[in-house]
Amino acid sequence: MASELTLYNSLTREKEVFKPLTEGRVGMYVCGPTVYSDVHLGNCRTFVSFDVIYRYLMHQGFQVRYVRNITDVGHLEGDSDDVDAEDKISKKARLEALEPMEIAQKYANGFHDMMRVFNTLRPSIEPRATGHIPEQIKMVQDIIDNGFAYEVNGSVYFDTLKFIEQKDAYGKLSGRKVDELMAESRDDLKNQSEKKHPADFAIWMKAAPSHLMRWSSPWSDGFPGWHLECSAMSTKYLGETFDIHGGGNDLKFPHHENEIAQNVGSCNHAGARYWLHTNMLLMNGRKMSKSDGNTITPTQLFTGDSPHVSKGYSPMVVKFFMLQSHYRSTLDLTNEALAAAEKGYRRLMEANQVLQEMRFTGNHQSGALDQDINGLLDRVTYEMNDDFNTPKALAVLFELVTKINSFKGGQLTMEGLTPSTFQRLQETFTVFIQDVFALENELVSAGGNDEFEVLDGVMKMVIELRAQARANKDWGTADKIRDTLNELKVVLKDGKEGTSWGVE
RNA sequence: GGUUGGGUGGCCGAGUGGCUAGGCAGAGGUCUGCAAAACCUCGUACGGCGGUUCGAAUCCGCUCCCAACCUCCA
Repeated sequence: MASELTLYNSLTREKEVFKPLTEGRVGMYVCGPTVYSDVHLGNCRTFVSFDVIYRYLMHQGFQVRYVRNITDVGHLEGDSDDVDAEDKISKKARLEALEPMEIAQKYANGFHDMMRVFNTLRPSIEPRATGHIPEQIKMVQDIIDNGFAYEVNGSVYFDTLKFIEQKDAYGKLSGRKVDELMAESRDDLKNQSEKKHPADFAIWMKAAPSHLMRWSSPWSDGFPGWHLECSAMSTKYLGETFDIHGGGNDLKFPHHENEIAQNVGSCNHAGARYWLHTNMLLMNGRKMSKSDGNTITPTQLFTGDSPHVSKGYSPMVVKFFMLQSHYRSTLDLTNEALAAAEKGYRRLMEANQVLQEMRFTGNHQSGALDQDINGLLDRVTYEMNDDFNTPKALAVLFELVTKINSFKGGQLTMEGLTPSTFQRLQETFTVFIQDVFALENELVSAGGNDEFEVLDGVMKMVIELRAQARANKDWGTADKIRDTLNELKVVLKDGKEGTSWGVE
């Protein structure tokens, strides 16, 4: 069941075989957060999705340069091209009485902490918009030189109408109808706007006197427009043409559409060849919205401090929950679904523990079982190659979980299984759970290793005492041990080869 | 209103012309001193109405509903 890596390209709306520009290497750019407030849970889903994509690409042997930016300037509140609009970071700085850079650092730190909690890898390069002002100024100049931008009172606007007329590259990604964009009357513009056409957008903005973040440029003391940083930084680190560009679905328009326009407008290359977009995270069937209370922060979700959940769900449970749906589908967060994910996560992790401690007991003959298991193992990769289908890959792992538990429980023997297939089973679980999905085992790691060693030793003694009581048919003592532990949320599991324990 | 993507069993969620998705919950059974865990078996499903087809949840048309974007947002 060999298969090629195929991915859904938003640009063509089709699944395409992935062929990198340079054999064996992948350049991937993902739009990172604007660091003006705590990271949104939906944001976490996007970055968890791309982390798995990054990890899977590396697992497939690609050398990946993963660039994920931090936007710390240019992103405006309200009408993005209104000269009076306030920068998100600046506004927050004013509200919290901090320097803009303090705001950016504070929320970037929070973002990084959360990414660590979700056990995601750091990108290869994490460039900041404020660290790339010269690059952005140069790109503005290039766009002006190519005739696709104009200056008004120190601000520079992208000439979308002219771009549409001369280049057949606008509206493709988002499905916007260019005719309709062009038909929009200039009368629609408010009188105070400097733009020639409603579809034009700022690439450099002159800063109002009160504006805190400002840099000198050929046009004015000002700051770069939102969209521009991604075009400039992706070009700098990945080149004028690169492989993959990712981001949330809501960024398709205008952000990504304008990014493409800037890339083509400055150097006549469209940038990314494959566009990947993650879908939205809903809660109780509706979009998360602060205004009507339908929202939850990652921290609230972990602690259970929210009316939307009956208890806290650990980061790995939340991550597993996310991976049980495809990144291109909306995902509905409900208390019930999380509770189900928690059980599923535990079942998977416990089976993996069992598997890694299991010893081969087969007869070294290759039979139907060998074929069966190898077929399932092939399928894990096959499903991941199909546009990173994590829910299907997990479904296959669960089919293998049943086999693993059956080996342990004695319902199935390893007859007909070869040692190499058994070893492959162990390796595949390790690779996908640890390296690709990066699900940490929270069942045993809580409290640190030293504490765990002590606790495990104590538990082994308690289990031994109970075993003796049971051997003596002293059911009262045996049950008292079990029930008391249960009250402490410690669960004993009697198996064929002894008793194991876990924390509920 | 325009653009994009959806509506699948009690819940979440894959799939996409004939072949069990999977997880959780539920029912019955095996195991067990009793339980739990594990294993086996089972049920109700593809929003509605038409059409194409030997056959449609899957394709086409119409219709209803939901979400996102078009305005800050992953």
